[in-house]
Amino acid sequence: MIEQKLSESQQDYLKIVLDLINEKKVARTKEIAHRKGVSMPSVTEAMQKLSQEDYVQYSAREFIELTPKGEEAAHRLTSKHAFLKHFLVDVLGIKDEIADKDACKLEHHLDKSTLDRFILLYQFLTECPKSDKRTINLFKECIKAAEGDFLCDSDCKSCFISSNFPHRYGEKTVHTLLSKLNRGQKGRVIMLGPGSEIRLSLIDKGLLPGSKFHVEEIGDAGRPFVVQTDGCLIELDEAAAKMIEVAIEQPE
Amino acid sequence: MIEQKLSESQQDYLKIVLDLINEKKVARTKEIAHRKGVSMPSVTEAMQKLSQEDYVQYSAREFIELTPKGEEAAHRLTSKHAFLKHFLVDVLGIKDEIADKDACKLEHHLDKSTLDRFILLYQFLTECPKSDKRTINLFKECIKAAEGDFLCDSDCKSCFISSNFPHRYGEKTVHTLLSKLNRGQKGRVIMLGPGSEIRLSLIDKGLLPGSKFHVEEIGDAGRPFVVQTDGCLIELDEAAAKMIEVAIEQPE
DNA sequence: TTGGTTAATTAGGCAAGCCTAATTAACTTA
DNA sequence: TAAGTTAATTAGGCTTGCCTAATTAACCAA
Repeated sequence: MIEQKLSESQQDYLKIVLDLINEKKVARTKEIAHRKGVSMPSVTEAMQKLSQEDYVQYSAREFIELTPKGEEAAHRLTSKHAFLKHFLVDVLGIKDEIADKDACKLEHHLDKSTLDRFILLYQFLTECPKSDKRTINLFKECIKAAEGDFLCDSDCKSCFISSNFPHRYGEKTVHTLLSKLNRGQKGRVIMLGPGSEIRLSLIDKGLLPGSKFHVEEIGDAGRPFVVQTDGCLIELDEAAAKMIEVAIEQPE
Repeated sequence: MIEQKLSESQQDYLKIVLDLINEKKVARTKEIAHRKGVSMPSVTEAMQKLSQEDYVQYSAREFIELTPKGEEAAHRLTSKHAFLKHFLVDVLGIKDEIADKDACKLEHHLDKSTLDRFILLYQFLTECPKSDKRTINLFKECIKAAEGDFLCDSDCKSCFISSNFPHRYGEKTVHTLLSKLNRGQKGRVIMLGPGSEIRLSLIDKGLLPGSKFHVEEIGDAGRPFVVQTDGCLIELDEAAAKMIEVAIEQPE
């Protein structure tokens, strides 16, 4: 038989078995089923398959154990999970339980070399002696500011758009607010402003940093702005348009 | 019928259809099959299901179009994808094609609020006027250094372990290298050093920043270090042990 | 207009990962 | 140690998403 890769579900089983063995010395069908949120027969079936492929030691009605191969795989997953959770909590400031769930989903989809880069970023932000210790704290401040719902003003201390626009960043680009564009202008989203609610609604609409768009309708007399990206029309109210920093693409 | 969530596969189909419509004006079964890497009957089947749920306009042997609902969903996905790719490329410095694949996998598993934090981090690192512009460039230097395969010395300019160890960071923790610990000592991994190969092998073994361990055997006379995490034994050679910065847990 | 080619669909199957209901084995305690 | 309880397994089914082979529809060119 050719060596199969473990499915996501199988990976989850292995992790749960390892956890249980570490916590309670033994792993039982019932407890596995409970943690995975499936029925007991599903566990039996999964264990039979995993034992065929030599990840677990299993014979009917006996305690389930990991083989060395299974232990290695399970441990790899568990530590990947733990790291990702650290990243989500320590860097992104996500709440513990939510981070745990997210890490669960992500761990199956990051391969080694990408994970490596996340590790480097984590290290850079939290421990690097060269990166000024302030860096991560600045970011934490930014998050705090971003969660708030205030409008930006000239005293704005956060990392968001302040009133000194437009900046010139290059030859051909000028940064400004989407609300200041005219019909027909093209641009690219640089940054979404503070105010969780607005930002989440922009995420929903699919207008994210990097998105290219052009202005179909400017918001006038209370009517919404309309921009097009990827052939899709998106409506924005005044408040949202004022929160989007854009780079204007200059017509040649 | 109760409103179902789109499966990953269905999401991929929608994205592909949107791409094709934008690129070639029309989406055909054959081309969809090709891009998704499946057979044509699979596409037909998927389109039938998606049209039942009003995501696509489909009748046999006619061009496939997106309904407004489908267009919205597809666009949300596409822009999520595009942003994640930006993150992977611009922040983590991952190569274009690999970033594209990774973004494909990740986009299905990040919910709105987590994505929001990634956006904030992206903005912070690439655009934030408060975060010193140097920050992201410093990180890029770190990546470069980390990819190299040199041993750390006292001139080490990267963000990794330099020779001025141990530092004292708090009351109870001392930072040092794993290679300097004695049998029985407990610790937590703080940082993995430069040298892609070693770092990737540590990722493989599941010893990542944050991992707690205790030393089972010290590497003596050419024998490997052995540490335990999560009940699993891990062997490390001298070179690896010298690349792992750890915080020692002091016995009370 | 009539073959020939290509595209798309239908029909029938398969594997993974779940489920419920029924059965069996194992513990526990009177 | 016999009965009751709980745990685990078997049996049989379902859905999703894929496949191949066979069929049908559409298009094109002589």
